[in-house]
Amino acid sequence: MSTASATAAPRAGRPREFNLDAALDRAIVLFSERGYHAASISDLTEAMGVAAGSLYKAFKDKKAIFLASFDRYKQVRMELLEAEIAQGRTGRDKLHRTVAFYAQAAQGEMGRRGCLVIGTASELAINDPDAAERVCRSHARSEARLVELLREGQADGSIRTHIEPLVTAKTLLCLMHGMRVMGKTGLDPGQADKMVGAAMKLLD
Amino acid sequence: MSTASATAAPRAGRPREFNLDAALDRAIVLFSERGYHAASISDLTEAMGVAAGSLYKAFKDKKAIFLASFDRYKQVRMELLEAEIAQGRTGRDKLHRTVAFYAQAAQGEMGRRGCLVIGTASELAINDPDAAERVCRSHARSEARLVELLREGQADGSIRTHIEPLVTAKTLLCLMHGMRVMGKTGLDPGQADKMVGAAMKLLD
DNA sequence: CCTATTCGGAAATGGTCGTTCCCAAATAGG
DNA sequence: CCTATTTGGGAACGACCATTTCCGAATAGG
Repeated sequence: MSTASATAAPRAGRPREFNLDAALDRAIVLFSERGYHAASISDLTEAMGVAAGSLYKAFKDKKAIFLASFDRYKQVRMELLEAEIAQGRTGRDKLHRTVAFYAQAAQGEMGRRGCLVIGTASELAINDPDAAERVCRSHARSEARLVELLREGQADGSIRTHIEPLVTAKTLLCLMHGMRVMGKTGLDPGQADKMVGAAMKLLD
Repeated sequence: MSTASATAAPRAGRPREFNLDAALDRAIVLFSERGYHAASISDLTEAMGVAAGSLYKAFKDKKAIFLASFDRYKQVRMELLEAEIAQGRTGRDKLHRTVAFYAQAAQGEMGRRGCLVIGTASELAINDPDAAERVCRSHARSEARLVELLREGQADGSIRTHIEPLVTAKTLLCLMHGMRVMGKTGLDPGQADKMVGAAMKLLD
C-alpha cells in the first residue's frame, strides 16, 4: 500500500524485471554514504542495477527516488528497533535497548555510512519542505516512543517519577543522534558501549 | 599565518579589493545552509560578492574555498566558546556554559543554518580525506576540552571523582552534536534550556 | 616612468547533470 | 492472434557545473 510494499498487480504491459525494495536498499546505501546531491543518476543506475529510462518509469524524478529511499530506510530501521524493544522487560530496559540500538548502528561500516535521517536533516531540511517534513515526523515519532517508554518505566517502577518524560526524551534523542554523527568518522566500540551506560544516568 | 589571518603584504601587483575573512563569513553561511555540493560557484560568487575569476585567484578550487570556510568557522566558534568558558568559575560551571553554548547555537536561525562541522561529517567525511581529517580534529579538540573541564571540576570539588572524564566527555559531545542536528528542523528554545539541565545529570 | 605582477570580471570551455525520447520486448485483455 | 500498455535500455537533449582564459586596471620596484 505504501511506496514499496506488495506490488499491486499491473493491469497490462511488460512486468517490472527488478525488485523495487531491493533496488531501494542499494539506493539507501548510496544516499547515506554520499548524500543527495553527490549521488548522481549514473551512480544510482549502477548501484540499483536499473537503467535510467527504467528508473524514470518507476519514479517521477531523482527526488522521488530519494524520498522512497528515505521512507524505506525509516520503515526498516523502525521495525528492527521495535523488535529490539519488544525483548525488553521494563521501561528502563527497553530504553537501554533503544540507546544501545543507536550505539550499535553508529559503529563500524554502518556508522561510517551514516544515518539517512541525519544526512537529510543536514543537507536538505532547510531547502526542501518535503525532506524537512519527513525529518520532523521521524523526530516526532522517535520522541513519542521515548516518552512512551519513559512513562512505562515510571509505571512499572523502573524509572523514578520525578523526571520529566518530554525533556528526558528529547535529551536522549539528541544523544542518540549525536552518536550517529560521531560514527561518521569512526566511533570506538568499547567507548560507545560505555556511553550507553552513561546515557542511562539521564533516567536517575 | 593561517589561511585567512592578517594578509601578508604582496610584493607587487594590484591589491585585492575584497576582504577575505568577510567573504569567507558569507561562504560559511552558504555552505552551512546548502552543504558543499548544492552550493555552486555561482552561488558563492553572488554571496561572497566576488567574481569567479577573482575567486580562483584567491583559492585553488571549490574545495579550497570550502576548507578555508571550515577553518574560519572553527576558529570563530572556538573563540566564542572559549570566551564563554572563561566566564565560568568552577569546572562544572564551565561545562554548563559549554552545553548551553551549543543549545543556544541550535536554536532559531543559526540552528536552522546548522553546524558546518556536522554538515561536513554528514556529507563529506566518508569520501574526502581532507574533510574527514578536519572533522576528526575538531571532535578530538572538543573532546579534549571537555575532558579538561571535567578534570578541573573534579579538582575543584564541583564534580565528583567517580565519573570517568573520557566517557562523560564523549557522551556530552554526542549530546551537543545531537542538539545541532535537531536544530536543523527547529528546536523549541524553552525545551533546549531544559535539556541543558538534564545533560548536567551526566556529571552526577 | 616603465615594467613586472597581481587583481577584477565577463566570456568561453569541456564535462557532467537530470531528464526525455525512442524502439524493441514482454505482458493482459478481447 | 492482435492490440493496448508497460518496461528495458541506450542515445540524445538542454542546462548548469567547475574551471580557465583573456584583457583592462591597479599596484610596487627599479
